[in-house]
Amino acid sequence: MPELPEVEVVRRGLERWTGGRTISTTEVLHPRAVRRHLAGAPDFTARLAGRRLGPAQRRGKYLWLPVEDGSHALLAHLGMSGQLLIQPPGTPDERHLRVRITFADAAGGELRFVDQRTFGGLSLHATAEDGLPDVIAHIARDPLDPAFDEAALHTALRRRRTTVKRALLDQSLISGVGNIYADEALWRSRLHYDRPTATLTRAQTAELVGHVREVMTAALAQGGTSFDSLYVNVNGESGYFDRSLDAYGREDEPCRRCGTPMRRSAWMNRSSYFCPRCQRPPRPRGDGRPSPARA
DNA sequence: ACTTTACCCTGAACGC
DNA sequence: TGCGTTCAGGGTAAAG
Repeated sequence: MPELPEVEVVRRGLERWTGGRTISTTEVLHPRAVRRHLAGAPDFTARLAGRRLGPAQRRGKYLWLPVEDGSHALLAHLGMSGQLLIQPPGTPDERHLRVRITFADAAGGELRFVDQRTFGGLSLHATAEDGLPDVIAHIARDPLDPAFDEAALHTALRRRRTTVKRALLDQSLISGVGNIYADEALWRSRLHYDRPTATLTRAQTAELVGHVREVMTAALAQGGTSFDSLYVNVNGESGYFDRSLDAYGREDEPCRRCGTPMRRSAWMNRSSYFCPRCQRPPRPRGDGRPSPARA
């Protein structure tokens, strides 16, 4: 499932293979793949024809290609199973091909959006002055962004009445984190997923953010090797980083720190993997608010 | 105003 | 063998 590192791998591929190219045609094979483009598929294709693409950008799990002068951008979200592929001319259609974009220089291959579960999609939007597509103005900066504001995150965490894993997955607080890297960062930080964010110290926030950044950087370093020369690849299924995971998917396997069997808990219609010894649950009483002063 | 849940979707893995 | 059920996941609209 593409989280920040996987999306960044795709961004780098797009930067290399689509930067500066001019779109010839766009073909939408499944309407859901452009559902965020409110004016519909015909408008989407018409407005892309003949337009030149700029260097690929990313924030969190979103990526976009500036169009022409940068006043608009072709926005992509991979959802759970989306892939953006550069395919040589004549390559047979993939089973779940949703959108095909061809270029004026056809020899360079075409851009394909392939998405089995159709949770992802493409759309065209106006951009703000900084180039950010308007529809993702609410997405927070991600921890690999030099302008990421850790102090602001800590303030927000202290104010909120929520738990730490929910907060990690909330893209308006910190973007790019999904279920896998959330569990990895929590394990590294020895924090239980149900820990109220209001109880986190500044040092704990700093450690948590540091671990998010570290695990993403490590994954990115390995994801970089998934490229083949003419192929922008999202390795959606396993990826190499699988072997390096310390928490996610390791139910009943020994904690790499203390040897205690790892556990899996049902959590928000998905799973949380954690070490019951290293990551102790919070005391049930706490909602994170300071105790009322006693008379 | 803030927090939580339901929903979208397909295919793999499972149980009977 | 085949059918039905469950699960996986991100983001957002809607509900609480």
